[in-house]
Amino acid sequence: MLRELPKAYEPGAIESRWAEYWIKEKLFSVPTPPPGETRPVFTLLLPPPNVTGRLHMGHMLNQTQMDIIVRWHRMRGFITLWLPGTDHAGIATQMMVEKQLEREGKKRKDLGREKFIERVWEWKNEYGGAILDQMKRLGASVDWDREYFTMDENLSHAVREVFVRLYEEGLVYRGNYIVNWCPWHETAISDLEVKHEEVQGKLWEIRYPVVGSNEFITVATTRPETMLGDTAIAVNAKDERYTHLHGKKVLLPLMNREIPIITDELAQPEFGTGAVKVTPAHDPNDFEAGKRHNLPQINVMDERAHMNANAGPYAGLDRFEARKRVLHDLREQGFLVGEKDYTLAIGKCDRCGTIIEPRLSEQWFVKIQPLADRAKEAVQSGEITIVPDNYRQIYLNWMNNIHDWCVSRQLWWGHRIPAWTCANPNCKEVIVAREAPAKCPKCGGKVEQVSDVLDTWFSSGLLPFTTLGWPEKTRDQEVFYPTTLLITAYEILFFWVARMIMFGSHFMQGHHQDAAIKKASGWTDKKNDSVPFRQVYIHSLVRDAERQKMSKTKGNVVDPLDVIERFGTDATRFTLAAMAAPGTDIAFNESRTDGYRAFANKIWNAARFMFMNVDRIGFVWDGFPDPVVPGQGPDGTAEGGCPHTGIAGFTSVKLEDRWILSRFNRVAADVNDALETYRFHEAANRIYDFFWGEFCDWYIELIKPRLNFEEGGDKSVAQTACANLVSLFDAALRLLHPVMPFITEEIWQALWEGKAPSKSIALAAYPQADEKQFDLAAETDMAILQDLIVSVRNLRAELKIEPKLKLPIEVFVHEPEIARLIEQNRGAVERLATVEKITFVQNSLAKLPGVRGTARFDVHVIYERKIDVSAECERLKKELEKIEKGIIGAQKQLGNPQFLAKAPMNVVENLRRQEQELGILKEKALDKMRELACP
RNA sequence: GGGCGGUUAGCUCAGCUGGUUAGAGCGCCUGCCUUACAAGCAGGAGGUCGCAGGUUCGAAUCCUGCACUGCCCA
Repeated sequence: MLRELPKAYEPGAIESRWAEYWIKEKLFSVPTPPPGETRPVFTLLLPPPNVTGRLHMGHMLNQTQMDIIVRWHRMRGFITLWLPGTDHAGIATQMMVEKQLEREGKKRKDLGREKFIERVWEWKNEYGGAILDQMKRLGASVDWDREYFTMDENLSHAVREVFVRLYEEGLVYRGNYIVNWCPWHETAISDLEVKHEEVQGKLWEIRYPVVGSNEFITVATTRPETMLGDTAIAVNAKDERYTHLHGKKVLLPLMNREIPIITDELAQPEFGTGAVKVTPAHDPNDFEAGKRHNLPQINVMDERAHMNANAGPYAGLDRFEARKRVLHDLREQGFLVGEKDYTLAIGKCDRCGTIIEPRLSEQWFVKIQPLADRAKEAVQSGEITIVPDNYRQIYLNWMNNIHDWCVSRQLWWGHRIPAWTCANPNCKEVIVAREAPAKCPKCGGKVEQVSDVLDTWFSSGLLPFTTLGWPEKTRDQEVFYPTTLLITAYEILFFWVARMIMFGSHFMQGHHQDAAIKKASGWTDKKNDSVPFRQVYIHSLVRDAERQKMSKTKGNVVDPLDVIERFGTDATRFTLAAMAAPGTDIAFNESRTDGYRAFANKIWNAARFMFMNVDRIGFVWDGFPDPVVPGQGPDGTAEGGCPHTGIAGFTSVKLEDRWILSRFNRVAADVNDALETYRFHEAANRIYDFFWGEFCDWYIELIKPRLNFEEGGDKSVAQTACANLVSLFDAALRLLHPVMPFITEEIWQALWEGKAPSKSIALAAYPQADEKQFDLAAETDMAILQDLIVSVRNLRAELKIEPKLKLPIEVFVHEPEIARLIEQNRGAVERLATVEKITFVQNSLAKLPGVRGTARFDVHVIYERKIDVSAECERLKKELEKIEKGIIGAQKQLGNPQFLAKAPMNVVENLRRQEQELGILKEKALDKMRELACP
């Protein structure tokens, strides 16, 4: 029995036990629903972590939020599919294995492509997917039977199909362009993979001699080494300083090549000297200018950014060494005429930090505009909603400024581009095909597959439909596509989310979700079923306690597993949920987690109390309706399922019963509302306040005498009280389960003693509010009693009364029904306020010392010891100030005819009542101050 | 350079579409091992909501400017 267990909750063993149980029992596996299925469906794709990944706080936040939403839907009767998998992560994984090889003194080229890829697979099978094991520790309720890997054969097949179709539609092209090149990885990368950084650099001024004159033309550059590849000097046509030089040539220093002076917008008169060098092979703007003027493109570097043969005497040098040498030589020969400090933005490789080299090379591109137009439309029309809303505009802005997407990577690990080139140097035909062609269709020559692989995001962008069997038309797609929701980090809004929308809108055009399921799921107002998801929720960034972004280099990374180890998974999950207000970053603070560990302990001990009473009273937990309600609609009221509202098996006998029932229904309503709009923090805080502040602090305290039947009481009273306690606990556990799955499962299973109506609380029904169980009168009455009890406690503390000493009190009430209320709950007041006897008096007690009061009552603790007059005066003074401030504010508004005319009725009424009550309090305070002769 | 946030108690944060005397956790102070829980219970102190204007009957909340700060994009 639980009560035999330690007083303190120890999460470790309990959590791993249930995590294993859930997986072993396949509780979250979802078979394909057959045609005719009418239940609502909820589908969520796990953003696939890199196969090389290790769990960090961002993942944990993401997964906690997903798991909360998923468990919540499942408990409300949705067919709930959460689809997990991992990403092959081209660059990251390849690097991992290259490092491994390095330790063996080898390079990937030593192995050759085939052997190398074998090694990567070996690595993947041995170490890959560690992050999924870590996920299990978090309790993520995913369908492990459907786990995928982006390089699985079926997914790779889909990737080839997509590429070929795009090519056939003219949306894929190949060409020589300037791309972001990482010399360390020796591959092209996309714009998104480049991070810009401001650095202190220099601006050098170099003068070029004008051919056939003694004149020089001076240009400024931050990258002097590229001058070796200059093919022109540009000046602005409007710039009169250079008009006389139009059509002339300059002699390129060091290389002794003649290059033309051209006029182009590239040169802006106000910048530097107004003349710029043009290096089409090494700068994107120069590249464009070069095309406008038909300039030659001279590439002076190789793929490692070492100078090549085109760099003449500098060939073989690293680019930074070359810069030094070029500058040295220019200076020596008198061409270097200036050097200034200059702040410039440089691009670095997102993964290795190497400075990006704009490089002219042959790459494959996706023509983005047609895809982007539809993707923009999907969001603009509201077919996809993005939460928080401000990301919608960010998304649209990005879509409006989108560039073609370079999808080829010069790597080995990844989906190889399904394109072949004819080896015949006179033919060089390019063939894009689903299967390898036997020979060149044009000349019959031998063909070779293009060695490039695809950007990893190319394949992950397809996942919403490829994981559901595309390009086949499957039942899974009818049921689960579009997926319902995507929860992800802002960082990958463009990398991934935008691409999924583009690909989904394109390739799933004409798709229709099963009509019955769509209706049951509440999406009838959506017209477009080609979108990959109906909603996107962008989660916060988890920072450290000092609001710094966590990073390895700063060494401020908080390891979630470490936090879990110390505080438990439930407490960690609760922390993230409670701090996850939409649109705000989270400064992760351990003290909060420590607080939620205490919360888990509180629940644990409340459970121990419950079990103690169940055993003592001999209460048998039966006769309750089966709480598992499959087939329930999103609002808990769909046809076929019984609406599981309120608390079944709860009998209101006394005020506290009516009160807690009402409060429970309110918290259930609030939590469901909050989760509907992803206000995780609100849901978590509401449950916390209810469980601790209302259920434990008041309800349990109030029913203790009824549970304690031995003192000559009626056992049926105890039985009923115990039934209430148990059924309320059961409902509260279900309410909390999505946030704290482990402790709730542990207690819930114990509560049902092996006779639970389902294998897990995760499959039990989620509490829904029953408005009929709201009881305003009970809440108002209870508030008065709480005020009375707190007032007495307050006075006792003030009077420094020994805690155990029971004292008589006198009460004056303004209305007779309050007296009746107190009379009916006399026992509760006496016990919770340590009162010996309550006497009602006919006259106000306000003037007496040792009195507290509200607008409804005064209470006096009878005790010979005098209160500390100066302290009491001080307190009264503060109280009076506050009251007066309130009164002045209220009167100012009530005296304003505009307010009375324009403010809503209830606001005016509330303010009137408030003014009245404050008036009473003011009189009472003043009376007492006079009586005490306060200064 | 362009865009988007943030600034509320000692600390970390809530405060939704403007409407009672601005809340929580941690920390702090006082008193309690009251038979579920000292990871607890009871009580308490602590904020002119970054600054300056404006809109409104009414502003922490909406608008403008400024200061500081963070992020994204070029």
